[in-house]
Amino acid sequence: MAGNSETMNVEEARAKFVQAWGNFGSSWGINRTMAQIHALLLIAPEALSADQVMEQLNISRGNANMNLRALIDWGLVSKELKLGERREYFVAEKDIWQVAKRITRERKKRELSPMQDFLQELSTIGTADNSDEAKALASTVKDVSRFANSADKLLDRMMKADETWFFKILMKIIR
Amino acid sequence: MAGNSETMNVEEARAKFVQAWGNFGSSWGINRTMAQIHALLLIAPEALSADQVMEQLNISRGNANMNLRALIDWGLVSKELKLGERREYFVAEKDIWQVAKRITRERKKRELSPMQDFLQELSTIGTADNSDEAKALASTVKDVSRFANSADKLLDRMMKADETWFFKILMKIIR
DNA sequence: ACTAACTTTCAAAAATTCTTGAAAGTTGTG
DNA sequence: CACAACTTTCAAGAATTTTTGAAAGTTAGT
Repeated sequence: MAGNSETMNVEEARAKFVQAWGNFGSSWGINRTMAQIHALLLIAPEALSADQVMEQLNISRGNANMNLRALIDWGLVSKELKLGERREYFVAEKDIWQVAKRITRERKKRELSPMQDFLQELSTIGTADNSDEAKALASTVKDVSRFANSADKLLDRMMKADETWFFKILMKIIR
Repeated sequence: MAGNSETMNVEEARAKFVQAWGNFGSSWGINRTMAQIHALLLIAPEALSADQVMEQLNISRGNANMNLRALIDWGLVSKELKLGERREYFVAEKDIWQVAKRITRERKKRELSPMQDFLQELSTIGTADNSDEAKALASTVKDVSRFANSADKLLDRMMKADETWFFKILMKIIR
């Protein structure tokens, strides 16, 4: 009851965080609800049940289940069983560096790899054709390939590293 | 007429490239048509008019116009005027490193900055509250902030650099 | 084997995003 | 100014994505 009218109260702040994370997620190709559930679990001091998630976000059971599943798939959330209870509880990975690595791993797998495979396939384009079209295509494919391969390597390295390494590199780069 | 049946022919390859770039874009929050137009211009040996884009992608005038405009906004495409012609032609920035930098700049502006501002605002949360909820929130906000600020610095540095610098750093990091 | 307590699925509905095309706006030229 | 040649806008329709909720499926306990 001791809400402070000058600074934000905690409930308000929590709601805003969930909301903002949802928007952020959706501009990154992650659906809004999935991101909101993730946010909710990130700031939850305790594991939450599906029903608590449904209630707090005002979403249906099916929706909650589906998105919790997706979060588990991404490795961002895990199930937690409380002894003597049938119900499943969910916790989010709280280490932001781990979160970043897991998101990177998934997106790399889903987006970068298919692109690389595809560029590889395209590079087998017949060398018989000497048209400007063929040349422009070959050149673009080569450039994009080179770039994608570099990004791939960089990300792999990053995912093997720990946070300390990351900050060290960052410092070097930033000078 | 000299199509080679064993390797892909150029028209086929071009169409596939456009298609793939469209899919790739849409998993990155860029609409499919915008990405397809971008692909089409990337592999075009010459500037294309809006009508050529419409025809090649089979899209309406309004759609072509709107997405060309968006690409110009992002700095990925520019108008080219041919002397003595009324019609506008469009060319894509062909340097992939420039393309990457411009996409980074736009997304940083549209997504990362608002998030940073928001986290900043949230960090002013009342210190009066000592609940677990408040502590968990504050801790998450702090971690995410720190991470976002690092990413921000890294991206800024990258955008000021040139491709040579990028590859040098990459080599160092990858060992 | 049966039941109660949950979880998962999925077809239909809702919400959101994208596309169309015709009308309105702009601009260079005679 | 009037016209022709383009470009831009935008409301309505189409397509896609997300959400719902009820039914089906699962599992632990008795």
